[in-house]
Amino acid sequence: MPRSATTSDVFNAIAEPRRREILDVLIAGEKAVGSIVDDVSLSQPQVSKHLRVLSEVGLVRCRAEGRRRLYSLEPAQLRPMHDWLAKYEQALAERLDRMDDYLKELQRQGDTQ
Amino acid sequence: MPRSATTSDVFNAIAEPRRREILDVLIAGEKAVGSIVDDVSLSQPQVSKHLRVLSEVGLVRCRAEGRRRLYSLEPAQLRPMHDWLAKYEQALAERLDRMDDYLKELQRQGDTQ
DNA sequence: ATCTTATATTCCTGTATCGGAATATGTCAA
DNA sequence: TTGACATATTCCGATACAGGAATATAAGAT
Repeated sequence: MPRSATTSDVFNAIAEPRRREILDVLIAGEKAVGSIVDDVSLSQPQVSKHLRVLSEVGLVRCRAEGRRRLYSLEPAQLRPMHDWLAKYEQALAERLDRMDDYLKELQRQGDTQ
Repeated sequence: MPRSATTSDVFNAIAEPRRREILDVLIAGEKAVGSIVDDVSLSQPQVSKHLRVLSEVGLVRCRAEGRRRLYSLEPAQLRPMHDWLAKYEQALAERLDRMDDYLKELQRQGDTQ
């Protein structure tokens, strides 16, 4: 069995650095494909292909204006990543809390002796 | 040129669902390989291989105890993801703010007419 | 020493992918 | 209609990977 498809979920879609770069460029707002090509150092076909992947996982939206296609972010789709990450931040925080408790306990014992 | 190596960065390492599953299991705390194998439905060699990848990107740490190897989370390494995500949450928030301003402007115009 | 337990590594194969080049599609202009 | 411009798609080749099976390493236990 090979690697998960790049379009299988948001995690796989953004694993590719070039696609993260494209998303970064779109933070500024809606952009045409040609404009994206100017910003990142990739050929136009490559940019179109990456945009296709991003589109399939819902991370970007596309709107036609004449012969140009304007792409924009759909940051709500990053929610699964955010939620997944949140679990670890909580775990990390709890671990730090326990460490803090432990240090306080050590200190308390030190005070009473 | 093929896909980025799974060990090239945290993004690629956690693209694999099985590796996320393993990390999820480790939230509860340090665990031996055999314990992880019991929790996820993967063979022991597969778990060891995935742990190797996670270890190479620094997401887990390993400690030997007798013939067992105890793995634990290193959630600080998720920071790059967190920082990358934060940009989009900010972008999303600003977009919502602009939307809010726009709606208020519409409402104001409605009031004065 | 031998056997069992715990984990890691190697070999194998099918498959999805990235980038390049070429080409197709579609839209505006004259 | 013909041509220029903007974007998408297809074909290609090389590469890395996930899982299975088998094996290697290493540490108790008897």
